[in-house]
Amino acid sequence: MKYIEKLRNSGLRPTKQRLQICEILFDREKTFHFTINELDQKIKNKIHNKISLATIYNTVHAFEKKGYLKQIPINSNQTYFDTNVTDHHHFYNLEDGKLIDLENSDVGPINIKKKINGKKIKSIEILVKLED
Amino acid sequence: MKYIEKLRNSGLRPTKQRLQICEILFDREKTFHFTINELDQKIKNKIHNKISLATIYNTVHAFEKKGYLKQIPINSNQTYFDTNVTDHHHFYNLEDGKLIDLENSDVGPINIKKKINGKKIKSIEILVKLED
DNA sequence: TTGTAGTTTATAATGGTTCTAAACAGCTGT
DNA sequence: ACAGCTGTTTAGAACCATTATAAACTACAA
Repeated sequence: MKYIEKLRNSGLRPTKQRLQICEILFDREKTFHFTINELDQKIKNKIHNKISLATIYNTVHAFEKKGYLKQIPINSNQTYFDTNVTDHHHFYNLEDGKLIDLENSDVGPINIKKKINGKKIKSIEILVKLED
Repeated sequence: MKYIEKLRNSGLRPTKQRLQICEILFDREKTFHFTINELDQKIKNKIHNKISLATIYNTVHAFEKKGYLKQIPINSNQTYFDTNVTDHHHFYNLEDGKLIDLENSDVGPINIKKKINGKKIKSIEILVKLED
């Protein structure tokens, strides 16, 4: 299993639940945008044993802390996560609430002219809202 | 009262509560970033009658719908609102959770190269996360 | 003044997320 | 292989921001 080493290297024990969640999250070609609720549904559909909701929360947060997932800054009643942890941006379709990736190369260079004393920029994230 | 006309023109009755909330929100020089909770505290400090929490929610949402407030897209356990409804961006100080305005003129032109069929861009918002 | 539609209010309900504490499972040293 | 430690999973309770409810109230037009 390719995820066993990855988890162990991060100081996370490769439990059955974590490995199953890894497969659902990372065995895919395209970026996966999801809420905990959507992930829970996917898990219910794809695997036969039950994974408790608390474990899903724990795992997603553990993966986020280790840098395998990141939160998408968006106002919604649910928190969105993204398997694409590179620097990139999002289209947000207001009609259906779906997200679409905007790679860094899809956006011209961003020039932040204002500086804040003693602070440095950790990330720059653009949210482009779309309407019909 | 300068807000009476403004409210009436928007189809909102100028009630005592709404006028008091207007003064707290809009009688200031600088942009105000706030959560419902912070607004509730400010109301408790500044006025003597009580305004119910439900009214605060109702009013903020009514003002947002009319375009006098806007939500700031940020992941937090509470929703942030902004009295600056112009097109602009934010610094987000990760250390203390405070927001700082980034005017459009503080950011160079943004070029979104990717297009989505049948969709048009409603807004472009940048969140710049700051660390020490 | 009277009617009505909009508003406020206290309180209950909702729902995503976090906490708890007990059972369980990897892992290391023997 | 076993013991023991510590990390993990789990069901359910708790938490808390937000929304819904429904009754009292109020601005405003007729």
